[in-house]
Amino acid sequence: MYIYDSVKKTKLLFEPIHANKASIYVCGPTVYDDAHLGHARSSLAFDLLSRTLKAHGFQVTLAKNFTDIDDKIIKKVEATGQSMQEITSFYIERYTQEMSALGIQRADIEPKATESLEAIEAMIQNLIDKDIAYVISTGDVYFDTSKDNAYGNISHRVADDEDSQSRVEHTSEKRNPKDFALWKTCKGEDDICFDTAFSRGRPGWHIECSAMIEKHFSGDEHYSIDIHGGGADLLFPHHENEAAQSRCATGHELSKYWMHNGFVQIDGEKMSKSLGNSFFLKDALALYDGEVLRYYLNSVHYRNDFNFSEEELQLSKKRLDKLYRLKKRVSPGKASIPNKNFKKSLLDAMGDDLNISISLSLIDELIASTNDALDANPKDKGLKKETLANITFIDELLGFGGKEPFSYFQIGVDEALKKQIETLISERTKAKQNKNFERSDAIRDELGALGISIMDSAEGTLWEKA
RNA sequence: GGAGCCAUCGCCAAGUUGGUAAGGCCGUAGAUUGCAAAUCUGCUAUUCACCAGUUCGAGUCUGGUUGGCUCCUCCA
Repeated sequence: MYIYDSVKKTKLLFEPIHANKASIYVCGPTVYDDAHLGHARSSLAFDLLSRTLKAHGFQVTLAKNFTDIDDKIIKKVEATGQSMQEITSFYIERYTQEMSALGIQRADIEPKATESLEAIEAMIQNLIDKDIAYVISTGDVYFDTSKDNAYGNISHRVADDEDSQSRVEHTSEKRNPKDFALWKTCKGEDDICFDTAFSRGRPGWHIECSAMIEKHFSGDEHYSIDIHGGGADLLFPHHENEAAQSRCATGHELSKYWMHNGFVQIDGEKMSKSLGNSFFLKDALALYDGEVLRYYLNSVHYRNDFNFSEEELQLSKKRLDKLYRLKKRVSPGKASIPNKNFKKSLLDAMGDDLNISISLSLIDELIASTNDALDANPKDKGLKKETLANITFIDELLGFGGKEPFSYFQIGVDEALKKQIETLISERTKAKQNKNFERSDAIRDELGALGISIMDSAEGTLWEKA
């Protein structure tokens, strides 16, 4: 299993801290608004990673956090009058549902900042005790970047004189321009505040992840976890700062490998809330099936930027349809075991830094060759069972193809329409038997007007929703 | 201004250690079909933004040019 390490900038053999185990921590969302396609892509990328590692025999522990303490959440509290709890639990719930619609397996650990305050305080106190962090007159706590001689190793950003931590409010009390806040003091009564030894306030963004990782993973004397993941935009400053805090607090590196996913773009520009070009997942899921969206968003290698277009999404659907048509051909039945060569090829492809393109082409080839064999010998039971097993394996590894194939083609068709379709088809069959082709073609047109396409097969007339 | 990523057929998109360009969509010819659809088969980049270099040999390495994107502010 090879993965690309975005800090070392090279593909590396995955050699975990503990044999046959893989600990992964992915930066999750700040829960103050709906998730967009970018969040989906990140989740999807690491879902694929987790599935692939499992398929390669690793025992995976995946953690994905929810940042539920943040300035933006506080702003929303002020704007809506709802409590922080109400807001965060609402968006956590929605996020979870949407990710589940995309076939994303839930993380084994889903830590929240609000549930990790003790760990956060302990880590900050640890850094203060070592004089790596310092408290200023307001009660804010800063991380002294000059105390960490490895600072910059993650993002490879050369030290500069500019204040690169502007997320932190400017203060003359900072020791170095690059120092960043670990803890922010409450400003008003309404702020979300927690008591600590150093001041009443709330944690900074970066420290949350570091503390949660220490809380949930033990690692070894060199690293806390195997893989740390997130969007490419988190490399700096977020991951740089996380790494620095953890390094100074624990005496070892935070993560053995770092992986970053590329962006979803709209018209060639990064999708982001500040640009106002977000395509929210809830809207996308209202228009498209979650499985199709999954296939589409995963069809480009996770490290590349992904330019979203609806036409391309339709093409993905066509490709997925072919898999389900084959599944229809071999259903119903009992799965045997997957074809050895196919399984190995697919594992090899995914084991090469999640080469999804090769994987999808292997599946297309499997579909073509199986259809071909089935054309020659439609009653090949052994092949049918093996094909079913192959598709089950695809579903396990890549997360699509798991639906019942007939219902897949009937998404959005209600019982009444279904009945109507079946009536029309049986009428058409009779017309065809009587060689009344004018009538049968008219019925086909009628079905087409309903958005239904039909195909005559040896097993009778099958239909699909377009 | 500083740092980095990317540029492959009409469209999407693979291509680690340099060795002579996967796959999908579209198009097209055929098999099959009452006709379609579905399915299968054949064809479809002497060429990888451009220029120069290293090499027996480069999409793959080096330097430069052009174009696009990202980070340096919240961001997946």
